[in-house]
Amino acid sequence: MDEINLFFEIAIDCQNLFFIFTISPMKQKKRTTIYDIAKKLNITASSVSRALNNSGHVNETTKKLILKTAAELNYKRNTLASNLRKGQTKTIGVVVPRINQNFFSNVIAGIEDTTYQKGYNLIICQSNESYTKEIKCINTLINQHVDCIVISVSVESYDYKHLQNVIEQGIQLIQFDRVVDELETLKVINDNEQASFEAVCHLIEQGYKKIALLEGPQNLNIFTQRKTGYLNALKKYNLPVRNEFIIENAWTKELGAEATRKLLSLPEPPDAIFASTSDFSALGVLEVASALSIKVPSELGICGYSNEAFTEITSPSITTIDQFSMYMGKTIANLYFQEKENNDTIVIPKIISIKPKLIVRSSTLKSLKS
Amino acid sequence: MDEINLFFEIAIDCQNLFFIFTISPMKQKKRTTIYDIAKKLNITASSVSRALNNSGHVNETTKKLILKTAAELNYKRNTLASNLRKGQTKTIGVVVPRINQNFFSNVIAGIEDTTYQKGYNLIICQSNESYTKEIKCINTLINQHVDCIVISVSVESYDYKHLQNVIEQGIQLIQFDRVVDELETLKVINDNEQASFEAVCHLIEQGYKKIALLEGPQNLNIFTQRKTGYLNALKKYNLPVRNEFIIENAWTKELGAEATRKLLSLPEPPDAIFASTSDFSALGVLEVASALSIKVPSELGICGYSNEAFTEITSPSITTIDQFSMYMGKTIANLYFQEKENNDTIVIPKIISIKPKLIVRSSTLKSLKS
DNA sequence: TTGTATGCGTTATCAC
DNA sequence: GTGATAACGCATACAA
Repeated sequence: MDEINLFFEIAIDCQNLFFIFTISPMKQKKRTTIYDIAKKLNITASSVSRALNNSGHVNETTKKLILKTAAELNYKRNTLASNLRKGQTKTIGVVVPRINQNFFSNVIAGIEDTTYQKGYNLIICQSNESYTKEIKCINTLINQHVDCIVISVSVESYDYKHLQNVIEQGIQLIQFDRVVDELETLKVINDNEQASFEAVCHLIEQGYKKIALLEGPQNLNIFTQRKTGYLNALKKYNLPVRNEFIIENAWTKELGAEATRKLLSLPEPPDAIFASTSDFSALGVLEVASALSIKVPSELGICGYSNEAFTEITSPSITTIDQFSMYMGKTIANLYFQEKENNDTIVIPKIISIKPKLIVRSSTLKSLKS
Repeated sequence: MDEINLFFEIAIDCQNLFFIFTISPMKQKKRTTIYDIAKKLNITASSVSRALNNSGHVNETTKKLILKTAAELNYKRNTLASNLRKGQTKTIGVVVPRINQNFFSNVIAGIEDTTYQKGYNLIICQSNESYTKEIKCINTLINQHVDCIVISVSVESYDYKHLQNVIEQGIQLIQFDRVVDELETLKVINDNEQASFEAVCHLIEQGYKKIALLEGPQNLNIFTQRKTGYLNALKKYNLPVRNEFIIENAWTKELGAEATRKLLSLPEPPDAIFASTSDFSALGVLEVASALSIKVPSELGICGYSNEAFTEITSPSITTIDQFSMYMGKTIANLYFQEKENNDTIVIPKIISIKPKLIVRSSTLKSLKS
């Protein structure tokens, strides 16, 4: 009965790695199927299937017997076959630029949390901000016959035939955060424009008058929206728009730092910088300011975007915008199930816009210092 | 041909949420199969299959014709059926305590990166540190017939029948980071003991003499290993082990802070704290020290674990240990493929231990200050 | 209540 | 080179 598991170890220490080699026998098993159970009990597979699924009628005693022997034989349902038969996979595909970015991993965690409760699985893909990889991800998900695809498009994506394709294949498509406006799909987004507007108003109300904007790639609508919010706020307070204060493509820490150096060396430098792209670029701003001994917030106000954990612990702490990422994930999942259940009724929510929240911290509290 | 897509929007603004309701028609599509292609070309499905898979012989011209019409009909292979037939899913299941913890999301990103290149998919589950959920995750992955399960066990898990089950079902099991030693599986781990040892030696060499340890749940071997490393270092330098300096279960920021308050109120408080559990608890230490105006590193040395991004930007920056999490993920994936290819040969690597790296930063550089 | 028959879409093994 | 056929494991409509 018991397999003898001989093994023998060789240790090799080589720089950073430490291997232990082991000789071990390979094993291959045949899984038990409903037929195996049926054969053992001298009944047919259909009865076993019914018993295991609680569907149709089946004698209570035989049912108990079936469940018992199923446990004994360590039966595990082959979801593949089941799904093929039923034409649904109870699987949701998720495509994000990067799994290990806080915002996205939080959204995924949120999705997983609610979908799990409904017995759904998640297939995760990362586009790595690449258009071609995004297409491949979408295609594998279609091939996998997922019931729904959730996506936040990559920065590179300029064409959306692959997303159109998803819809054509009858797969529910839900976009979030970075959405393609033209595409008629379910969407869960942040009200970027409003959040951005409020952030800049806050800066102005704190007494900052020359506010610079670090903007992200404008082909992503979230960044154009944030820019609009910025412009609207300036307009509201009758402040001039200075083109030299608007820096394109400053959406990493390094680019944020670079932009800051450029801004601060202007004849008339800004007195506040709104890093509308991310907290990382805000961090770049802060580091440059520190290096140049420019006092934050008294000489320079800084506002980021996303409420990354670290914004709370920098000195000074960074004012930023919380996107409720985890909640966003749950919302996406709920939207899917809601849509699924209501697909015979008529009224369904199509776009859910979550209003982000401005988190005011030290880096913009100029008024307290004066 | 074109469907008419009537829709009508109602907007409701309610506190944080902004809904737009839309009336839209539901759509259901029948996907094209190889039979559809075959029928259209007056050939059989088997030829189509051969053409699409480049397997067996098929006339070059008909092959081209097949590929062309497949594209025209927007054919997508049904991976479910294919997998069922072939008995392999090219899918890897990953179970981690939390997706949105930096270490884990990095490992996953690493896994995804390499598996993707081989055409594999990832099904992600989070155990939320719960034993029962972990079991459920494992079961769904088994049901899904994944080819491999990668897991870092939850803190709650006290029994490992479910993992044993994975092996019995003939599924490759790879443990990483938090591994169950008793289980004979592939493992990718960090050399926690060594890293911890080096960290504490570094503290001692910097002149700290009374070093406290914040330890994690000792049922997880990673934490016992880190404790052992700590003890070994003390031993090496003939420093006494003081029980009041060893605080159990201080593995969050809050618990780290609490432990620190306790430690610093001792009649003879420590002059350094090694937060062996995580950088978060180290952050708790730092915050309490700041609040109490205790100078870091001159009066108190602090060392964390994991090299979270924020450790670089606290003031002072925090000395910590890098676990090469992304690399770890790639290693896991490579290990799987290696094992898969070599399953007929005999010698295979069984445990890969990655040596973490001590990252020395300001929070422990006492010697520079004196 | 149970058994029979069929199909989900694909691939592999035969013949031809 | 191509076609017929069976099988992967399960679920269900229908008959008994």
